[in-house]
Amino acid sequence: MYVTGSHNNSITSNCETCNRTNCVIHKNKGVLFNSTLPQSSTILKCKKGQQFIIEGAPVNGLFFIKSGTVKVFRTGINGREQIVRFAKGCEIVGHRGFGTQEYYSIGAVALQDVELHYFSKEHLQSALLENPKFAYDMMLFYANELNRSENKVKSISQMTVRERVIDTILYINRKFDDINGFLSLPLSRKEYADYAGTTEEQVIRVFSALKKENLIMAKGKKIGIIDVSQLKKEINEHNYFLDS
DNA sequence: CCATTAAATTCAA
DNA sequence: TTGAATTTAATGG
Repeated sequence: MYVTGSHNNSITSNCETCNRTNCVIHKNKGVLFNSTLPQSSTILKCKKGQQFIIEGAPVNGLFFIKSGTVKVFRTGINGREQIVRFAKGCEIVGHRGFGTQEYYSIGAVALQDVELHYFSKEHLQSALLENPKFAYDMMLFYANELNRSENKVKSISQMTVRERVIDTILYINRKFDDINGFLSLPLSRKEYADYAGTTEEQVIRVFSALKKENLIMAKGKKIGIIDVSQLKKEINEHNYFLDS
Protein backbone atom coordinates (compact mmCIF):
# COMPACT_ATOMS: atom_id res chain seq x y z
CA MET A 1 0.00 0.00 0.00
CA TYR A 2 1.44 3.32 -1.01
CA VAL A 3 0.41 6.84 -1.83
CA THR A 4 1.44 8.33 -5.11
CA GLY A 5 2.80 11.82 -5.27
CA SER A 6 1.70 14.34 -2.73
CA HIS A 7 -1.98 13.58 -3.20
CA ASN A 8 -3.21 12.15 0.01
CA ASN A 9 -6.87 11.44 0.43
CA SER A 10 -7.97 15.03 0.20
CA ILE A 11 -11.64 15.34 -0.52
CA THR A 12 -11.87 17.35 -3.69
CA SER A 13 -14.67 19.59 -2.64
CA ASN A 14 -14.62 22.45 -5.02
CA CYS A 15 -17.41 24.80 -4.10
CA GLU A 16 -18.42 25.01 -7.75
CA THR A 17 -19.04 21.31 -8.08
CA CYS A 18 -19.94 20.60 -4.47
CA ASN A 19 -23.52 19.42 -4.41
CA ARG A 20 -24.27 19.03 -0.76
CA THR A 21 -27.82 20.19 -0.40
CA ASN A 22 -27.17 21.57 3.01
CA CYS A 23 -24.13 23.63 2.13
CA VAL A 24 -24.60 27.27 3.01
CA ILE A 25 -21.67 28.34 0.87
CA HIS A 26 -22.86 26.48 -2.16
CA LYS A 27 -26.44 27.66 -1.87
CA ASN A 28 -25.26 31.24 -1.63
CA LYS A 29 -22.21 31.26 -3.81
CA GLY A 30 -23.74 33.95 -6.02
CA VAL A 31 -23.98 36.25 -3.05
CA LEU A 32 -20.64 35.32 -1.60
CA PHE A 33 -18.41 35.31 -4.64
CA ASN A 34 -20.08 37.77 -7.04
CA SER A 35 -19.58 40.63 -4.71
CA THR A 36 -19.02 44.14 -5.82
CA LEU A 37 -16.04 44.14 -3.54
CA PRO A 38 -12.95 43.40 -5.58
CA GLN A 39 -11.39 40.88 -3.25
CA SER A 40 -14.41 39.22 -1.67
CA SER A 41 -12.77 36.05 -0.54
CA THR A 42 -9.23 34.89 -0.09
CA ILE A 43 -8.31 31.25 -0.08
CA LEU A 44 -6.13 30.09 2.72
CA LYS A 45 -4.30 26.81 2.84
CA CYS A 46 -3.31 25.20 6.12
CA LYS A 47 -1.13 22.20 6.58
CA LYS A 48 -2.00 19.49 9.00
CA GLY A 49 -1.58 20.64 12.56
CA GLN A 50 -1.55 24.31 11.71
CA GLN A 51 -3.61 26.60 13.88
CA PHE A 52 -5.52 29.28 12.01
CA ILE A 53 -7.63 30.70 14.79
CA ILE A 54 -5.97 31.63 18.05
CA GLU A 55 -7.92 32.15 21.24
CA GLY A 56 -7.99 35.77 22.20
CA ALA A 57 -7.01 37.11 18.78
CA PRO A 58 -9.17 39.87 17.32
CA VAL A 59 -11.96 38.81 14.97
CA ASN A 60 -11.74 40.16 11.45
CA GLY A 61 -13.86 37.72 9.53
CA LEU A 62 -15.12 34.21 9.15
CA PHE A 63 -13.81 30.99 7.69
CA PHE A 64 -15.72 28.64 5.42
CA ILE A 65 -14.08 25.27 5.08
CA LYS A 66 -13.57 24.28 1.51
CA SER A 67 -11.87 20.97 2.14
CA GLY A 68 -10.27 19.07 4.96
CA THR A 69 -11.14 18.69 8.61
CA VAL A 70 -10.72 21.03 11.51
CA LYS A 71 -11.04 20.84 15.26
CA VAL A 72 -12.41 23.73 17.25
CA PHE A 73 -11.46 23.97 20.89
CA ARG A 74 -11.24 26.22 23.87
CA THR A 75 -8.75 26.07 26.67
CA GLY A 76 -10.32 25.05 29.94
CA ILE A 77 -9.46 25.13 33.60
CA ASN A 78 -5.90 23.89 34.01
CA GLY A 79 -4.84 24.29 30.46
CA ARG A 80 -6.99 21.33 29.53
CA GLU A 81 -8.34 21.44 26.06
CA GLN A 82 -12.06 21.16 25.49
CA ILE A 83 -12.92 20.26 21.92
CA VAL A 84 -16.07 22.09 20.95
CA ARG A 85 -16.62 20.40 17.62
CA PHE A 86 -15.09 18.88 14.56
CA ALA A 87 -15.84 20.60 11.29
CA LYS A 88 -15.49 19.48 7.70
CA GLY A 89 -15.99 20.87 4.21
CA CYS A 90 -18.95 23.25 3.76
CA GLU A 91 -18.95 24.27 7.38
CA ILE A 92 -18.32 27.60 8.99
CA VAL A 93 -15.67 28.25 11.61
CA GLY A 94 -15.17 31.30 13.74
CA HIS A 95 -18.77 32.44 13.54
CA ARG A 96 -19.30 33.18 17.18
CA GLY A 97 -16.97 36.09 16.96
CA PHE A 98 -19.10 37.59 14.26
CA GLY A 99 -21.20 40.56 15.25
CA THR A 100 -20.53 41.92 18.67
CA GLN A 101 -17.60 39.90 19.92
CA GLU A 102 -14.21 41.39 19.39
CA TYR A 103 -12.00 38.45 20.21
CA TYR A 104 -12.14 34.77 19.44
CA SER A 105 -13.10 32.62 22.37
CA ILE A 106 -11.99 29.51 20.54
CA GLY A 107 -9.01 28.19 18.68
CA ALA A 108 -9.04 26.09 15.52
CA VAL A 109 -6.42 23.82 14.02
CA ALA A 110 -6.32 21.76 10.85
CA LEU A 111 -6.49 18.02 11.43
CA GLN A 112 -5.61 17.41 7.81
CA ASP A 113 -4.49 19.74 5.09
CA VAL A 114 -7.27 22.26 4.82
CA GLU A 115 -8.45 24.87 2.36
CA LEU A 116 -10.43 27.77 3.70
CA HIS A 117 -12.41 30.59 2.21
CA TYR A 118 -11.91 33.65 4.28
CA PHE A 119 -14.47 36.44 4.23
CA SER A 120 -14.06 39.75 5.95
CA LYS A 121 -16.65 40.95 8.42
CA GLU A 122 -17.53 43.86 6.16
CA HIS A 123 -18.14 41.69 3.16
CA LEU A 124 -20.35 39.32 5.10
CA GLN A 125 -22.27 42.10 6.75
CA SER A 126 -23.23 43.61 3.43
CA ALA A 127 -24.05 40.19 1.99
CA LEU A 128 -26.31 39.45 4.96
CA LEU A 129 -28.06 42.80 4.80
CA GLU A 130 -28.70 42.58 1.12
CA ASN A 131 -29.74 39.00 0.93
CA PRO A 132 -32.46 37.65 3.20
CA LYS A 133 -32.08 34.11 1.91
CA PHE A 134 -28.44 34.06 2.88
CA ALA A 135 -29.25 35.62 6.23
CA TYR A 136 -31.90 32.97 6.79
CA ASP A 137 -29.50 30.14 5.97
CA MET A 138 -26.98 31.59 8.35
CA MET A 139 -29.62 31.90 11.04
CA LEU A 140 -30.49 28.23 10.65
CA PHE A 141 -26.85 27.39 10.99
CA TYR A 142 -26.54 29.42 14.17
CA ALA A 143 -29.70 27.88 15.61
CA ASN A 144 -28.38 24.43 14.91
CA GLU A 145 -25.06 25.22 16.53
CA LEU A 146 -26.82 26.50 19.61
CA ASN A 147 -28.86 23.36 19.84
CA ARG A 148 -25.74 21.25 19.58
CA SER A 149 -24.05 23.25 22.23
CA GLU A 150 -26.98 22.89 24.61
CA ASN A 151 -27.05 19.15 24.06
CA LYS A 152 -23.40 18.98 24.85
CA VAL A 153 -23.87 20.68 28.18
CA LYS A 154 -26.49 18.09 29.03
CA SER A 155 -24.34 15.19 27.96
CA ILE A 156 -21.30 16.33 29.84
CA SER A 157 -23.17 16.97 33.04
CA GLN A 158 -25.41 13.92 33.00
CA MET A 159 -23.89 11.05 31.08
CA THR A 160 -21.38 8.57 32.41
CA VAL A 161 -17.88 8.46 30.98
CA ARG A 162 -18.70 5.36 29.01
CA GLU A 163 -21.78 6.99 27.53
CA ARG A 164 -19.91 10.12 26.62
CA VAL A 165 -17.22 8.13 24.86
CA ILE A 166 -19.83 6.14 22.95
CA ASP A 167 -21.61 9.38 22.13
CA THR A 168 -18.36 10.74 20.74
CA ILE A 169 -17.73 7.69 18.59
CA LEU A 170 -21.25 7.89 17.21
CA TYR A 171 -20.85 11.61 16.54
CA ILE A 172 -17.69 11.00 14.53
CA ASN A 173 -19.37 8.12 12.77
CA ARG A 174 -22.37 10.23 11.80
CA LYS A 175 -20.38 13.14 10.66
CA PHE A 176 -17.46 11.44 8.92
CA ASP A 177 -18.01 8.40 6.75
CA ASP A 178 -16.59 4.95 7.12
CA ILE A 179 -13.77 3.70 4.97
CA ASN A 180 -14.33 -0.05 4.86
CA GLY A 181 -15.56 -0.30 8.38
CA PHE A 182 -13.25 2.22 10.00
CA LEU A 183 -13.96 5.83 10.83
CA SER A 184 -12.45 8.01 8.14
CA LEU A 185 -11.28 10.62 10.60
CA PRO A 186 -8.27 9.42 12.59
CA LEU A 187 -8.21 10.93 16.05
CA SER A 188 -5.93 10.30 18.98
CA ARG A 189 -7.38 8.95 22.22
CA LYS A 190 -6.61 12.34 23.72
CA GLU A 191 -8.81 14.01 21.13
CA TYR A 192 -11.67 11.65 21.90
CA ALA A 193 -11.13 12.49 25.56
CA ASP A 194 -11.10 16.23 24.96
CA TYR A 195 -14.37 16.01 23.10
CA ALA A 196 -16.02 13.66 25.59
CA GLY A 197 -14.84 15.71 28.54
CA THR A 198 -12.70 13.00 30.10
CA THR A 199 -9.10 11.83 30.15
CA GLU A 200 -7.05 9.86 27.69
CA GLU A 201 -6.80 6.91 30.08
CA GLN A 202 -10.54 6.69 30.55
CA VAL A 203 -11.05 6.67 26.79
CA ILE A 204 -8.45 3.92 26.40
CA ARG A 205 -10.20 1.86 29.06
CA VAL A 206 -13.64 2.33 27.58
CA PHE A 207 -12.25 1.41 24.18
CA SER A 208 -10.74 -1.76 25.61
CA ALA A 209 -14.05 -2.69 27.21
CA LEU A 210 -15.95 -2.04 23.99
CA LYS A 211 -13.45 -4.16 22.09
CA LYS A 212 -13.97 -7.05 24.50
CA GLU A 213 -17.71 -6.71 24.04
CA ASN A 214 -17.22 -6.83 20.28
CA LEU A 215 -18.88 -3.49 19.73
CA ILE A 216 -15.91 -1.75 18.17
CA MET A 217 -12.51 -2.62 16.73
CA ALA A 218 -9.36 -0.59 16.99
CA LYS A 219 -6.14 -0.72 15.05
CA GLY A 220 -4.11 2.17 16.33
CA LYS A 221 -5.90 5.34 15.38
CA LYS A 222 -8.31 3.50 13.13
CA ILE A 223 -11.52 2.89 15.00
CA GLY A 224 -14.21 0.69 13.52
CA ILE A 225 -17.73 0.29 14.77
CA ILE A 226 -18.99 -3.27 14.73
CA ASP A 227 -22.44 -2.81 16.21
CA VAL A 228 -23.85 0.66 15.70
CA SER A 229 -27.35 -0.17 16.86
CA GLN A 230 -26.13 -1.65 20.11
CA LEU A 231 -24.10 1.49 20.83
CA LYS A 232 -27.01 3.72 19.94
CA LYS A 233 -29.20 1.72 22.25
CA GLU A 234 -26.97 2.47 25.21
CA ILE A 235 -27.27 6.17 24.55
CA ASN A 236 -30.94 6.19 23.64
CA GLU A 237 -31.90 4.63 26.93
CA HIS A 238 -30.99 7.94 28.42
CA ASN A 239 -32.92 9.88 25.82
CA TYR A 240 -30.05 11.57 24.20
CA PHE A 241 -30.80 12.89 20.84
CA LEU A 242 -27.72 13.64 18.92
CA ASP A 243 -26.55 16.39 16.71
CA SER A 244 -25.07 16.31 13.27
C1' DC B 1 -1.81 10.75 38.22
C1' DC B 2 2.80 8.51 36.60
C1' DA B 3 5.92 4.74 34.82
C1' DT B 4 6.58 1.05 31.87
C1' DT B 5 6.10 -1.63 27.82
C1' DA B 6 3.93 -2.49 23.37
C1' DA B 7 2.43 -0.76 19.22
C1' DA B 8 1.91 2.43 15.54
C1' DT B 9 3.49 6.48 12.76
C1' DT B 10 6.69 9.33 10.78
C1' DC B 11 10.80 10.38 8.46
C1' DA B 12 14.96 10.18 5.93
C1' DA B 13 17.80 7.79 3.11
C1' DT C 1 10.52 0.57 0.57
C1' DT C 2 12.83 -0.06 4.83
C1' DG C 3 14.06 0.36 9.55
C1' DA C 4 15.44 3.69 13.08
C1' DA C 5 13.51 7.46 15.66
C1' DT C 6 9.63 9.39 17.61
C1' DT C 7 5.02 9.46 19.12
C1' DT C 8 0.95 7.28 20.81
C1' DA C 9 -1.66 3.38 23.03
C1' DA C 10 -2.46 0.23 26.81
C1' DT C 11 -1.96 -1.39 31.50
C1' DG C 12 -0.98 -1.63 36.12
C1' DG C 13 0.54 0.58 40.27
